[in-house]
Amino acid sequence: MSKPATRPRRSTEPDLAQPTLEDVARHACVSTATVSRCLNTPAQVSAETRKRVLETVRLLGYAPNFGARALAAKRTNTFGAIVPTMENAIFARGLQAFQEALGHHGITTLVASSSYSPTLEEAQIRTLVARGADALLLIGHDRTPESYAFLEKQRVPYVVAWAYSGAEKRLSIGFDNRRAMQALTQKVLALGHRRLGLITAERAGNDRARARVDGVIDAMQAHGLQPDALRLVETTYAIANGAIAFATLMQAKPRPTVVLCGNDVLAAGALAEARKRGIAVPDAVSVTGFDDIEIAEIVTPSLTTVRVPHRRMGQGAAQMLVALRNGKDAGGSVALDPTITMRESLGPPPA
Amino acid sequence: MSKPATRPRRSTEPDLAQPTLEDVARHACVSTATVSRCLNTPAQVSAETRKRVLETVRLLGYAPNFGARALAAKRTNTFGAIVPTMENAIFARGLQAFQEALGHHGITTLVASSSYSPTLEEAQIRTLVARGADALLLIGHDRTPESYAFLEKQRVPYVVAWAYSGAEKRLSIGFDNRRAMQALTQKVLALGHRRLGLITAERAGNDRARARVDGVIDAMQAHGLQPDALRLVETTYAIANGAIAFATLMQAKPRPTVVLCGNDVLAAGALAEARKRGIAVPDAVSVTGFDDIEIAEIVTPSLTTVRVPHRRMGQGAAQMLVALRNGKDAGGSVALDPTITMRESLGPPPA
DNA sequence: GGCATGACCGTAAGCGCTTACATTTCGCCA
DNA sequence: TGGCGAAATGTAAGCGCTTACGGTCATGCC
Repeated sequence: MSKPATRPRRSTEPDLAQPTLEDVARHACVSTATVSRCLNTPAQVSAETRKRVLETVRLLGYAPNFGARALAAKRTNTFGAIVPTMENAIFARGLQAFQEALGHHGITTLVASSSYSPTLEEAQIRTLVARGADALLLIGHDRTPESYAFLEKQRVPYVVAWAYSGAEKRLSIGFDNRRAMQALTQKVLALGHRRLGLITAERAGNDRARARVDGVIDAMQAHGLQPDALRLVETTYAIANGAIAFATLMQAKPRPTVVLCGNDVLAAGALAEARKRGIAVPDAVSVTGFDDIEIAEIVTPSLTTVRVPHRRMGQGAAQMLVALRNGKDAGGSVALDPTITMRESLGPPPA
Repeated sequence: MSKPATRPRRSTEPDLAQPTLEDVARHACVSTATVSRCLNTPAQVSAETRKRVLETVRLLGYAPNFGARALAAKRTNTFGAIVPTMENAIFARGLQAFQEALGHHGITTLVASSSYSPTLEEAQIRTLVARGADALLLIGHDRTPESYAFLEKQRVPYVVAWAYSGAEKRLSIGFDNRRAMQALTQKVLALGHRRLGLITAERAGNDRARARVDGVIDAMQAHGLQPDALRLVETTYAIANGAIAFATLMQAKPRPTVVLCGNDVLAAGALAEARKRGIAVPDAVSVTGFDDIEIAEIVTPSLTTVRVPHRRMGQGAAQMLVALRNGKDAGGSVALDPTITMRESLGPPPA
């Protein structure tokens, strides 16, 4: 009577059902504990047993049930990453590096995208945490207070990437968007440009976009330029919108001699529009981008832009999160240096 | 003795720990079953009790544990998608549509990428299934026999997208890559081209790439052209490789008058190389792509390519999988029609 | 030869949830 | 008023895994 009659829940065709740890154990004539150890801490099992068990695993096509594993181990070996968009290459390279780095630690990456919406991002954070993400990679500092509160309460380690600012005390890895854009603007001004156009991505909920605009203004001030020397158009992320914004700027009078863009995608749209309108770049007007994604090199003319250390951010973030997850010290925020890639789209202003 | 002393595993700070179903039950003075019912089948609970329970849920900030839920319910409401790459936009739009469609059904999408490797893909399939994916979206027909065997054995519903072939009996939604490329080649031949270059992605493990090459050959045969009129270069997926391959083709003598590319990424590389070498496109040599991703429109000259119904494939695949998961009929494979987008990069051969 | 020492392995308790089945409650009709 | 079926709720058995704890040997040392 010590073992009550069990209700058979199992499929009636045991042969076709997913094999379980127990099946493997039975076939290999060991206990479930040993099988589990073979899979998780192989060093604790003798070579002979291990071989036999792994053989059986392969034979039965056994795959551990994730839910059960997470439930028992209270750890999923899954990290989450929430990026604003996956529609273009901006975060692709960094994410790739992140995933690769985590892969070396046996960690799976779950990717979600927030469509640049803090509200949506908050929902994604909750979803990923409920799904057991051990740690999270987030982009930029801007998000709802509830998001941060939730993360703290749940004690989920996270790191902010693609942005670095000495002012924020939370862990981050990235570069100073403001300084980077300031440096680029400086080069532009040094070439003699005095009337600037700026196409920025939406700034609400996007600290990187804001910082880049601020960088432009910083540089202008340093050069003693008045704010009205800058024409600013804010639009959402898409090639087509870059084109529209460029058209708008070209109607201003006097016309800007250079159009700075908050990212390469908008810049690509601007270049396409320039070509459509027969405006020579950079002879009639210069254009610059930001990010240095692949298209920067293949558009005509090729794009002068800010090269961002995508891969190093991804790898670095992975390292930091692994350390945190293991209860170790992540070593503090990291500031990386972006550089400016000079190509054809930037030249001196027309005479 | 019926109940042995329990080992306390629980956190020593109950206040900070995640609340469990049991906590909610205790606070609301009901059984765990009732709480569970409130969350999953509210109709089975009296309005009064339901209100009290949901109140408690909010109060405690309870969030169900995904692993436990999956384990007990044997269903995760999670579908998986494995695409060859996320590095560029090729699958982005389709994936986006897939995710959106599933979202309407309360289903989360897990995305993984196989880097065009069947072996890696097999591992990804196992991972996703182990993670409880209720159904899978796969790209193309080519994969290891073990992958298919595994899927059948585990009885995981799946659908193959981005490819359709009457010959395969497995469920798929997509278009006929071979016929599409044949149609494009026909246009090329109709313009008078007789010496063709073809840059293809690696064909091993990639039925779409093979089908596209076959399509070119079909069209050539229909025109009575000998096979040696085609120069073929196979390379891996990357802009830079497209450039190298183009350079190779340009050294052939006699030189091809048109370079067909297996996809837009390779074509973008080819165009960049042409520009670098001062080869006018399409005056000196024509170039075509395949996929019609965003860059096709912004490169110079803009790219003549095959427009693929990305979004409809994503949505259709989602619908089919939901039906299958619910034990309903998915309605059979779907063949969609790609169309040819004529732009600037294709013209008649030089005189 | 006796005994401490590891290396290896088995036993079994839970992880937090769903759900089959048992039990209670309640409305309603004869 | 008694009885009966439906509705509401409780009870408790697992889901498949990890891991603390304890047992069993062969080994090495005095």
